[in-house]
Amino acid sequence: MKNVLDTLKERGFIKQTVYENELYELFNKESVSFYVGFDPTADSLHVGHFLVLMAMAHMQRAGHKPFVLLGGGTGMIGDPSGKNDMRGLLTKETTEHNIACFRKQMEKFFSFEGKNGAVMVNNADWLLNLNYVDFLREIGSQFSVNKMLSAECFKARLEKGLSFMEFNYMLMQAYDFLVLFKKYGVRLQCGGDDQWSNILAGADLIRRKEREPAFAVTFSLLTTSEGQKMGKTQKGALWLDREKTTPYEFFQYFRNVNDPDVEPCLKFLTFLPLKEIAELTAFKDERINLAKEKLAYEVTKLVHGETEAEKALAEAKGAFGGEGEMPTVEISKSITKVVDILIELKQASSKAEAKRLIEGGGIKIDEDKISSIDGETNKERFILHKGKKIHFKVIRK
RNA sequence: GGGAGAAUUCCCGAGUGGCCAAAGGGAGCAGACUGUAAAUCUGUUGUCAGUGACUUCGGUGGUUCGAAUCCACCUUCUCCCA
Repeated sequence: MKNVLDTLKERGFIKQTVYENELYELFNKESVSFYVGFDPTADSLHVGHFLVLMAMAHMQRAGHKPFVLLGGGTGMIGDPSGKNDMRGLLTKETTEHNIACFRKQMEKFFSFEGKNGAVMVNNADWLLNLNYVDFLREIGSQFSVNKMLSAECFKARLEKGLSFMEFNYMLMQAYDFLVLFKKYGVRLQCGGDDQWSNILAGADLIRRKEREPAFAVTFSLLTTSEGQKMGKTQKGALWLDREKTTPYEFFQYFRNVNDPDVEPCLKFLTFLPLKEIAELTAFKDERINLAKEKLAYEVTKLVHGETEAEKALAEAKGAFGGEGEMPTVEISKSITKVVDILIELKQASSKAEAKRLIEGGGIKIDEDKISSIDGETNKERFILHKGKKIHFKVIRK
């Protein structure tokens, strides 16, 4: 079987590794238990996690065993890396709720069954009842503050201020790795590249305390060609939860990625063979749209299932190609003013905004542009266009 | 423990008694151009109402005809000295 490290590299996942040759051998030799940590700070995963989940799925397919570590304990502290300010702290209840939501979404990417089925663990189980003095003696003694302060992840915060609590985050994450190593023989921690210092700290801790090999791998972050984090929309993050981001919105996001981002996205976020991806992205002009469509379809299928993907595709074709499906909404017959219809459809959050849209020439009913803010309609069914991308079939009854 | 400063509309950031719903930038939305792309250009971005009204500038009170702007207290944050 192909070494999974090669697979990941071909697709561009790998950002940094330690003892790469040794790790490569290990992958050849046995089923490796590895883990990735997730902070349950929201009740849904978002595209930022997507890439990591895909990497985990590749690894599981290659016969390795994923451990999903949920930061029920660390989430109560907050990771300072990459943050400008201290995070709001979570209560125990929300944390538990979030964890349950995560699991449901993760099941779409990899299996929790079988001999290398994924295992879910929560670091609250061992962190919450730690004895302070014991912890300091056993773990704290292994860390040099001088060294920690020189880490990139703290540098930024040293200028803005860093609480002692957050400073300890690294120790806790390192300790997680040690616990998983002892309990389950986990030898590898993976994560986003922003986690590099924390992951390294854990691998070092195991090597120092247990004198056993431990490995660290980080994945590239999903960024646009302009270096921005992908998945940001006007509503915030692009979520994997259909309640927070509808399958159609999800589909459209990927349908509209910038040209240069199509190829990396296909490699990262779909299981399509590289050969097919190369064929799809061979063209740089408008033919790239085919690749975008494929990308959006595959990605939506993965996250929301085939039915939803088909539906989103049909709706998109309907909205842009003339024929096909588009979202249908029913509204009350008593609503006649265009302004009110926009609010009813949640396409404007206030009357003022609705009026602005109309004044800007962004609203059409069937093919008639609405030019007056007092515009009304009595049609029983019509198609409402907002801009070029948002279309509704509206039925008044 | 002592001292200095900061908190502004989605974000950054001007504004230091009336001309402030509040400059500028970013981001969003819409228009033109396109390939459902990017870049570019234009408009727009508190709410309700047709030239007006109402709510907003960390919180609570106060001074004043009038406060984002002045005063007091509180909260949070930053910086300097110990």
